[in-house]
Amino acid sequence: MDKRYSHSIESKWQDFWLKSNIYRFNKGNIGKKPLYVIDSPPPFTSGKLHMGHVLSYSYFDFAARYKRMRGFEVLYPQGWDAQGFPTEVKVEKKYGRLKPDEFRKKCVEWSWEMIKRMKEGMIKLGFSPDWSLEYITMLPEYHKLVQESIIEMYEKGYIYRDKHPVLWCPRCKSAIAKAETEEKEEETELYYFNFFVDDKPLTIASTRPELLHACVAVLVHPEDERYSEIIGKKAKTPFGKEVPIIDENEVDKEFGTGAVMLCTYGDKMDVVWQKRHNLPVIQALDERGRVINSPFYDGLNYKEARKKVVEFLEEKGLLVKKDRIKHVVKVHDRCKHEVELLPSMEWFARVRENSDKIKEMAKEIKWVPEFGIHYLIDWLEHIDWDWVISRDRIFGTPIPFYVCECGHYEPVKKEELPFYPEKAKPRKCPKCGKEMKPENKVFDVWVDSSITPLVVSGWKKDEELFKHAYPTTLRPQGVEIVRTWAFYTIFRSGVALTGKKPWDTILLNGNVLAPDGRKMSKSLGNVIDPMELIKEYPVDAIRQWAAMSGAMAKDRPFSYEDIRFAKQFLNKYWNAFRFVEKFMKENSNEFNFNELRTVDRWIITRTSQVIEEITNAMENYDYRKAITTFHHFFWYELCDYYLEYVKWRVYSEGIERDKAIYTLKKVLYALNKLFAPIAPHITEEIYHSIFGAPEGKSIHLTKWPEPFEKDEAIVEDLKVANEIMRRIREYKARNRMPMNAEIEKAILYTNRDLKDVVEDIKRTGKIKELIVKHGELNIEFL
RNA sequence: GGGCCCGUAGUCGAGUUGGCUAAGACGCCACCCUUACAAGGUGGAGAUCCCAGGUUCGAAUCCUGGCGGGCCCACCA
Repeated sequence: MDKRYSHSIESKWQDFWLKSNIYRFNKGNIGKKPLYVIDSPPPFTSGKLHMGHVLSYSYFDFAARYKRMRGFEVLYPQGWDAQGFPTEVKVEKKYGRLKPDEFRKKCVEWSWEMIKRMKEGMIKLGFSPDWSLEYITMLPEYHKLVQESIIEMYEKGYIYRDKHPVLWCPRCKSAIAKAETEEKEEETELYYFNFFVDDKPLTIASTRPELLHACVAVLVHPEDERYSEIIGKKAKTPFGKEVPIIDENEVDKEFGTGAVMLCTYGDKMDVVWQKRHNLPVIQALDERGRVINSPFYDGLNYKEARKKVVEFLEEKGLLVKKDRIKHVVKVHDRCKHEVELLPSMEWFARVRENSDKIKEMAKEIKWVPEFGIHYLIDWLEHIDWDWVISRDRIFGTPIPFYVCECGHYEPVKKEELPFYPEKAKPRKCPKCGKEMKPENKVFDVWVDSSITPLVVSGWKKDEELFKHAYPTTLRPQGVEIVRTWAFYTIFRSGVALTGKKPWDTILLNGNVLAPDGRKMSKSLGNVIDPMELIKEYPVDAIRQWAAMSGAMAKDRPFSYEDIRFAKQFLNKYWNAFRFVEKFMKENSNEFNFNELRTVDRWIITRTSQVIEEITNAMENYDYRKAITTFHHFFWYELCDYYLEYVKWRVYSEGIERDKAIYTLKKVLYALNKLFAPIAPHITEEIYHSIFGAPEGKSIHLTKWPEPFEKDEAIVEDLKVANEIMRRIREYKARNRMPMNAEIEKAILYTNRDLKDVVEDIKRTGKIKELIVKHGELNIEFL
């Protein structure tokens, strides 16, 4: 063995694993071995792995490696979530504006490069997916599955097309996503003006009087005494239009006058309320932000229109007062123009009316930790409208539909998939006979990623595999995307497409914060790059850090203390094996448990207990427990005591030596396997260099250890013996003696029968004469 | 405003079906090169378990109410 454990050892095994393909999923084992299917997260192809990836991916890599050793056939794919807005931004920055198909080509190119980088990082971190099972959401085969899944959902009645308000930038003349908006606080006027109910004035307050023409209702709180008798009546707007007065719980009684005019659309609450109360929509602005459908101010922008309307109200004597208030407006992040809500034709999936089914299915899944399900249930109970699955983007999966100006729409034939609008065959509308248009929009990226459990288990591709591999076993993911990834997956893969839960278990991890407890962010300059970390710490130390961070869906600061400790542990581990190396290579006799010395039976018993504890922890995804149990046992029992007890024997000759070597082999061989899922490199190295594994064999394909014989009474005896050893060391330390200094004579008092352990104590402590007397535990040095 | 999580040495944290002297790590102090390991060993100092009540023979743990922190969602027309 080398004197030190090094990076070159780790990369040597990474190469070996890749070349020997040991993680390949073997379909031939279906029916022979139980399956363990991981619906592993496809990372967004940003090109950079971050500490969150390291944490989360380490968890299910532990699971994969452990389950393989438990005799499961593990299906562990690696996907890539390649499509989406951030890529478009990067590509546009680099190449400027291009034609859609050229632009898409550049996006694909760029994504391949990012995938390459991330894949290298994953290999360096020792992850063990089957790389032949890679899937990439931007590829035609993946598009086909997404499109097929949506057409199937359409046929089952889950998908529809309708007018829906979207965030719109009037300056860029484009729909934008919520993520592309910024908030800006500004001062504005709050106008108070009168509507009339039965000729009595009703004052309402609004910051946007220019939308008055698109007012479709007045809302008041049901428990507001000021308005209790007018609920259900009609209110007349200053333009003479009659609108209903409706009670609505979410109206704030304290703001303004407590009466809200609902316009389509002033802000997001207008959208919610309009849908909730089934009100008509009057489009107030066109795509350039100019007023339409108004009595006398069409064509003006909102500022000019506002002035006109306020003048009108003043002239009519309807303006009561105005206040200056501060409020927040959304602006487009790139042009800083104020964002409007405009109705637009979009595609929808019916999540609202299926929320109970989604909830029921979520309850069939095991959530680790259990409270994780609250995030989903809470979300389900507050869904305001259906999922808008369409986007006006380019780098996305095309929506496989034809639409006609008469309003009719129908899906592409399944044999024509994957569908791309620029290559679409012409089609006549069966309703009006006109030429239909292929839809140009693309899907929201969550549409892509919400069928991953289907994709990995062979849906529509390999019926035999699918039958066995779905539902999948494990979905690992971050807690912050329960409301998106988990929710959409349960809805699509589960409720809508198969009727079966997508996974048995969902394992949630939290985020990695910076060591200072704040979020890692470029602007704070506290980002830790795993690829930098890897230069300073062995991968097996980084993976121990991940295990120590705990599987809870809880944010946790990154800890240099933990990772340093992990590195030191590897050093301790390495040196312990260097100590036993020469003995391990000797042929030794076999012994029965009862023939062994007490200390041998003790360490075997303790190892058995540790095997049970760690197995149990691994089963429950409690990696923190598994790793800390291992650390403590290995360092503070095995190294601190057993390896010391055994020295006098291994450096002499005879049967007691053979027993020690037999025990060391048995115990260390098992322990090295226990450590293998978390520290795959060092354990592989030791498996080969110490235990003489055959060429081409891997520890990761060996059997997980079973507990050995146990004699639990001995554990108590050794607690006494270890305490005596501790006191001997203390005595030597206090007297400034080296640990190997000899002691002439000592008297050991104990109530237990320590049998042959007395000899081990005497030899290990280098006491020439040790007298044992009955009495309270103590040792006197003479 | 709603929901969830959390509060234990200087720091990070285990322990929370109520029951030994409240683990362990990092850091700190003192000592020790000892044929695996100074990236080690031995010893030591350091905690009103956020606060206040309650239940109990007994509370870090259970209940109630505060205070403090974090996350997610919503948000003023």
